[in-house]
Amino acid sequence: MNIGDVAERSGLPAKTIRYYEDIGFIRPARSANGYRQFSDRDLHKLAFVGRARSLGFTIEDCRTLLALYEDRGRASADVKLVAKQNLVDIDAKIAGLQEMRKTLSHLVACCAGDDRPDCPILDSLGGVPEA
Amino acid sequence: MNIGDVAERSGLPAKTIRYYEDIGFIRPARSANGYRQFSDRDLHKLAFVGRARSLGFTIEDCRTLLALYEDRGRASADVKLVAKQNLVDIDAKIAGLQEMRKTLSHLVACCAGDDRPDCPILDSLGGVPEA
DNA sequence: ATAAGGCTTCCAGTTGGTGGAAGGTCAAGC
DNA sequence: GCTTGACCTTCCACCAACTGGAAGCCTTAT
Repeated sequence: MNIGDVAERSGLPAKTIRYYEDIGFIRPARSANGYRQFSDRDLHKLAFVGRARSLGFTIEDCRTLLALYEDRGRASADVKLVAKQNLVDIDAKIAGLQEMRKTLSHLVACCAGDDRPDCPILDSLGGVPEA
Repeated sequence: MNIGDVAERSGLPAKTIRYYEDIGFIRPARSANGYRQFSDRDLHKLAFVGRARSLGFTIEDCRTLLALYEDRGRASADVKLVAKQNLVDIDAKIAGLQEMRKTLSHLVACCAGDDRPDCPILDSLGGVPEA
């Protein structure tokens, strides 16, 4: 498979696939003309990383998960630990965003949104500078 | 005020304040020794940006908001628009994270988390590679 | 033969800063 | 008067995780 095929099948841009090779996730063979030749295994691994990334795992998480994925004798507990930590991180991000949302929606609701210069949003952000 | 005072009072690291000068948010005067001299107005603006950033506004949003903040004749509608767009973005981020959370917590719940190599998390991410 | 498209490498830029080196300045203590 | 330490300066490099673009092969179709 050439990079274009793999890109289409994995859903990852070709640029990203080259990047994933750069950082060592895959090591595709090369054909005589210098083109990368991807195996099914490469495709699998790329799709794996794509899904893991979309679930919020970092690249370093993916590296860990890939190693566990490749190690047929790994303990599921190791994987679960990585996943659980990710869950904690996600919860923290959601909580932070909800906090932001609350403050901001309050400000938006208070703002008349007309032609007048009075704006509770800016007042709240800056305090009134010298009246 | 020197940068250290402003850093303490605004809650922003000195490095970040220099960066905000770089990108044109402030233009502090310099004293004879080359040290930045910050006015109260600079402090205000920096605190403003700090609060806006913590509410999820991007640097470019902050630039817009600062311009509106400095324009005594601006319409509150302009500000409200920026804020509302930000709210939409925040909602999208929350929804995405909740989707992730759902998938991931399901996987974590399914995983035995013991010494055995069977792991629904990895299976789901990769599909079983050659049985 | 040529044009379109796919592939290659490499370099630079993105966002929003952060870390560190090398060096000037200032105030206090001995 | 000198040293020590804290504070300030600039500049350059780096973080994640790509993305864009230039310059130049390779392949395929007309």
